[in-house]
Amino acid sequence: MSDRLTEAILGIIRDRNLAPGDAIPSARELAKRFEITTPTIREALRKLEATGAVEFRHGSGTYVGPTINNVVLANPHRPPITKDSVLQLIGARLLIEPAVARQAAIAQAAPGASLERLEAAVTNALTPPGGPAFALNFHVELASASGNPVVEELISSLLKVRVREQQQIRQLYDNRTRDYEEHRAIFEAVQAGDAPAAEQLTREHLDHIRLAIEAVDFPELP
Amino acid sequence: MSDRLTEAILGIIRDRNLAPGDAIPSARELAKRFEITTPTIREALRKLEATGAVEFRHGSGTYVGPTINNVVLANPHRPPITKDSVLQLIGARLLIEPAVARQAAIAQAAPGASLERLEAAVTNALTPPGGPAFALNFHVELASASGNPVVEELISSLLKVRVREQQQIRQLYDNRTRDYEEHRAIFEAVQAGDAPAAEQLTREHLDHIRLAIEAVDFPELP
DNA sequence: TCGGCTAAGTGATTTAGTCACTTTGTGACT
DNA sequence: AGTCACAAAGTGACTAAATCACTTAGCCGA
Repeated sequence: MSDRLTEAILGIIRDRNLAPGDAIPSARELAKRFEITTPTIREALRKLEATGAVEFRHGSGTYVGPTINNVVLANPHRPPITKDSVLQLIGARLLIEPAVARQAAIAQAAPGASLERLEAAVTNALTPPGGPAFALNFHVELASASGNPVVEELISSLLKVRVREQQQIRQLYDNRTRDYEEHRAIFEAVQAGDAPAAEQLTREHLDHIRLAIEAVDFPELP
Repeated sequence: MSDRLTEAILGIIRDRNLAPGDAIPSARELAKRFEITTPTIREALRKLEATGAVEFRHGSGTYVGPTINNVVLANPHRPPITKDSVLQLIGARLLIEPAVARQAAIAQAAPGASLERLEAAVTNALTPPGGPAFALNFHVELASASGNPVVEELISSLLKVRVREQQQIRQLYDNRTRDYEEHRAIFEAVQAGDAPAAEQLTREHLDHIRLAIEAVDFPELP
């Protein structure tokens, strides 16, 4: 069945050392190579698309996706979020991120460690959307600073779940100024290598967010 | 395109309150309902299959999958694991699981909390494969005992990555007796509500695993 | 040099049909 | 009455040959 095909396509990508953004052979060509028809190859490609391993660009081609090397993924087919599910998400982050911040403070001392991106993410929160490097997210960069790419993926995935609705929720309670100050405090603790402070500040920061969400009357989402 | 279809299919599943294991309409019927052709509907179903939202059973039908409500997923299209990637996984678990154990010890006091499954998972490790309830995994059950389903998904996903190869690795270094004893110690700390002990014991347990993996000469995997 | 246009390549989808597998129910046999 | 073999219906798996829609790049003329 088409499971073999997905493996074969991934094999091509690996054999050729293709990186995210590189083009892969067209559907027609793949069909010819594997001696099957295009609908079948498309099914295999769709499976890969669902996990972010490849991307379609209509009229242009098929390309290697950004998350092809991910260990974990945000489920793209999640049900609509509820107040409970958002609180569960925050609860999970509350469990994980303090330890992440602690680790980031420890790893900061390592040779070659750089907190540039983390600092950029702090100031970034105040710049208007669409600005340069707006994609930088403080919590993801913090996880990145911990030095473990799997941890970064985990945090990144938790933040990707239903981004659109979550952004709407943020607009209801979000306090950009407070966020900025708390992010900066965490950043400084990490920079100073003060692991206990980084851990505690992160815990408090997320707890503030949790309380804000709990207080909000949950709106009906479109 | 087929993105609308996946949403529509998920809509059907939700409208009818279908649970994992329930059958969904056949591909032909869905094609008729949406006034499109079967290859197109199959593409949409393949995308859902890739994320575990649906399952195909040849000749029988299509069914709702087990992970349809998951927030995060283990990437089914992962590249072959290496020693480094296994160590990264353990590193991530070392960051997360101690806090999970701590939370489990705290949550244990909550009304309605039950450690039955966790205890079963402890003894389970010694029973031969294929025994009853062999599916219970201590670390997943520990995460479940923390009371946060998202945390359980995270741990479960981390353990699902390339299960087959990981199991082969375990055979090389695994010390079932030591694992059993350490699991039991963690269980008892959780049961006693001793959060610091649960946290510390979990940290030590995972560190033992990490050291064992580091010591092993990594084999060529099939 | 610049702008618009054409043509080739690609993904998106259709149509019509065949093959393979599972399940179920029927009927004959015990 | 009970059980087994077999046939039929329903379903997924895949093929084959086209057509439409979109993107890109290159060409041509102004």
